[in-house]
Amino acid sequence: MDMDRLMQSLRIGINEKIYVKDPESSDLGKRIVEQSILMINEMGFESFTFRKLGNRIGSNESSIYRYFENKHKLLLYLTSWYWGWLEYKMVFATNGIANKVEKLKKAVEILTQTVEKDNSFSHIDEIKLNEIVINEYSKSYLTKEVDQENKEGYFEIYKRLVQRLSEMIVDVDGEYPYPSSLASSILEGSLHQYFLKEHFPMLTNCDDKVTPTQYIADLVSRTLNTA
Amino acid sequence: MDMDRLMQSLRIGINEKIYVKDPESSDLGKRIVEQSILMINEMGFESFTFRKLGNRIGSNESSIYRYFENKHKLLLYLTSWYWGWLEYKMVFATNGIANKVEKLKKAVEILTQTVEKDNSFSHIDEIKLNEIVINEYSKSYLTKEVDQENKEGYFEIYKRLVQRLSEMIVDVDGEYPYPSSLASSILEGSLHQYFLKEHFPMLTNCDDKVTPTQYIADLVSRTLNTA
DNA sequence: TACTAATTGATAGTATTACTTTTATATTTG
DNA sequence: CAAATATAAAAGTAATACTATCAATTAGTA
Repeated sequence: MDMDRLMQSLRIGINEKIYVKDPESSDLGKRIVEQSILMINEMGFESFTFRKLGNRIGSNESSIYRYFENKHKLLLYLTSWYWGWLEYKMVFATNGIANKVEKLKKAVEILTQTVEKDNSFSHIDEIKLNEIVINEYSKSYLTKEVDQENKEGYFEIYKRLVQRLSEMIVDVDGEYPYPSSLASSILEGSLHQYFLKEHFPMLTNCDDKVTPTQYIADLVSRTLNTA
Repeated sequence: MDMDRLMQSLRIGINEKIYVKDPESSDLGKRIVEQSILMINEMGFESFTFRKLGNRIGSNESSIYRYFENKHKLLLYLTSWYWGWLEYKMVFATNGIANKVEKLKKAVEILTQTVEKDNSFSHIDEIKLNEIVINEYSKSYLTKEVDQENKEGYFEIYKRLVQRLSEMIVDVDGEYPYPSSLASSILEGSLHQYFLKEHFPMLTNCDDKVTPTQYIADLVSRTLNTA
């Protein structure tokens, strides 16, 4: 489709303080990003190390440190990229919709649905990156350094996304008193339901047939008065 | 009050596989639990080590290993204790309530409100433990070992709590299609709102005046049909 | 009280992690 | 072609997450 080509020329603007050297600026950088996604997905964030990544991409540990200070920053980079990518998808998908209710519905759908194959960014596997976000995103902000890192703007993209969603909620129901809380719950809650579906099926009603998207969409429609 | 004394004699039954030696069985064990709560709260889970804890309690690293295999297991112990404690509080508080809607309302209140001083268990600071749960609980299950550990029953208490809540939701609105998802969202969502309130105030409507409990209670009442 | 068992403490040791530093070798660019 | 820049290789450091050994206490019991 056409959006694919459009997105190929788009670059996701990530806070420059997150990396030492822009990984998009070289072949090695791209391999670091590409393979780190695969490795974190395979072995989990705690087992993943720059040494292992170096071995895998036939490069040296010290070379990777020239792109990212540490693996925490790399995780911030990957998740920022993911939220930026989702933001684009959401903005494009909802752009032409005049009806506020339909617009919000579409946004919720884009933000909570399973990620499908997307070849726009050749070296990034969005499906696996989505899995990383489900399993590891919380670890990027549940730290003692969160306030400092927030001040430095490391979570800008995510915050902007929540705010956009919050605005759409206000547009639908200006009387609803908790638009920001609902917006953050939609994103976080969706990730959580995907996790539960996989590991704690008894704690969710989502399964092969019922998606987290359906649960969240239903929750939103029950919660807001679409007068 | 009377519940305080009742709870003093109650022991929270934690899966024996979580510890090597029951920390409730000795003075050292209790100091490990007591001081680990304070330390994890102060420095965060990643910076916390058994060596540091040993120094603080004037004991040896190797002695701590006789109680817990590693700090991950200690976190599982602390969070299991917390959920077990909350479960008791919820069961007691809702026990006499005949009206299903009121009962659920009370349960949500207990499960999502800020923890207050509780002297029932002398060596455990429930307020700080609640803060640990807000900041670290996700890390206890967002691991590659989650399925194995779940099989071994390490998350039993939390699962039971979600199920109890889910049953109350069914009692209120038997037609609602996502009782388990809603129950898990109440617990997880509440923790998340507390976190946002502290670190990302723009992403929540909760603040000094509006509590996560109010947001969640409102969400539940809008979602369920209390016919 | 005296013996035994269990608990705790002290010390040291290992493998791994998370880096940093230095120096050499490619590769790119002006 | 020279100069700058990027990458690779190797080694080193401090901390972590344990494990093992053995000595010193303490507790339980005959």
